[in-house]
Amino acid sequence: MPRGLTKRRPQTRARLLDAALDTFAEIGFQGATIEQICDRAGFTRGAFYSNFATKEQLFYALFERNAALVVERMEEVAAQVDPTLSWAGQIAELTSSVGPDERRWFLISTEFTLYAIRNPAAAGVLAEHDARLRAAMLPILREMYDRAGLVPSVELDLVARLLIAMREGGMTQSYVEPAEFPPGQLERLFGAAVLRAVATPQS
Amino acid sequence: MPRGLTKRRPQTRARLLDAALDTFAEIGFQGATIEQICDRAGFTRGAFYSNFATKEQLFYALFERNAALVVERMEEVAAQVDPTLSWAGQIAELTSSVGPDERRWFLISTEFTLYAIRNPAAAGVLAEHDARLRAAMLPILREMYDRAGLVPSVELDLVARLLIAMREGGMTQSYVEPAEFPPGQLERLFGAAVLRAVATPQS
DNA sequence: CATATTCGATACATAGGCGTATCCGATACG
DNA sequence: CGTATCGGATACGCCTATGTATCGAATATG
Repeated sequence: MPRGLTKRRPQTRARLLDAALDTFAEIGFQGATIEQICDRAGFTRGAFYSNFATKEQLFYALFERNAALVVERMEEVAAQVDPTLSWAGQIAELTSSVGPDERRWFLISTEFTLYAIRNPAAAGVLAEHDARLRAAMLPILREMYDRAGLVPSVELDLVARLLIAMREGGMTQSYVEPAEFPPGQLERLFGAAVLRAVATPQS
Repeated sequence: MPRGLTKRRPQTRARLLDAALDTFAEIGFQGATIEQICDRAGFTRGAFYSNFATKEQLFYALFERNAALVVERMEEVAAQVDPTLSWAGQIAELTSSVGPDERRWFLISTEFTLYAIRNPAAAGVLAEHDARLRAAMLPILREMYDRAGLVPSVELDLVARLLIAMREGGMTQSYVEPAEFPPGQLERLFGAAVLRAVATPQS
């Protein structure tokens, strides 16, 4: 008479989330079918309805799982970046921290952003994860400015916002014109210069 | 025995495109139904199938019509910007040029971008329109640098890319957190600084 | 004004996705 | 090892979107 969950349940959930990552990236959230996701995961729709009520819930769960991973990785990388590197080098380390799932994650997080703009509830979730990501960047940013003898001319959180905006905008262009700009190039190109643009010498 | 088109045909097309703008912005491209669009336009699906073969074609047509409008407006504004304004002021003028449809257009162009990343054919269309938009910005950027006695340290086209990247990234954050950042604020905040970041004094 | 053609409305057939109810194998637990 | 719950598979009915074929009204042309 156990009331808890079984050990295989989290496994199925994980497989469904993995399959959703692939499927949403390939076909899009709205376009993807619950059955397509289950097929890819090697289940029938029975498994889905036993774990999620709607495709939206799966979307939320997928976003939250992977967004949390991104924040974790950012925290690790921020703690490990070699502070004697050039600014461009440090920025490169930071922006490479999102990992090898890059393209799929870019597609899905962008689609979740659109979803969030249309759904206030999702917007709250997204805003919180973004805030966590910026918070994870703060220590390294502070150290970079300190070591360079510079003082940011706006709040560090706003600097983080700028970096993220630039990174997302740059990745968009990279993925639309992959021949022109391999992913990551634009961000490295501008990251360091932009940081310097919002700083003045220490008095 | 005329083989041409009727005068009401472009009108229906326009009404369908207008309805598609609203519907796609509200529900999303993949989520929207052909019938929803026709309803909003005051037609039945018969009108749709008489004008377009697929929803994708309608999407292309909508994107191309409005993207062309954006380029036109950018050309006008770039020619009218008061060159004696501060950089921040001039940037504000430029970035405000996309007009009052802003939010709907942001949603739709972002969704078209996702579509383009998954469909090379659409990527070509998008890349061309982006190139036109950047070209429309070049004269005003050149003049801004000249008047300030600065020389951009990278190609002007790349400066335009940076501005666009920052603008899109900033707008994303604005629309996700509209209470925090009214649309346009982030771009104005950083635009001028960013331009300065990729420039050195004239020798 | 007459007629030919275009264009949008209507009607129909089809397919595919969805949600639920039920069943049976797997798993926890005494 | 036996039993009770869990978890995924199966099967069913429903509904909605789609595309086409046809019809009739609007419109161009002589």
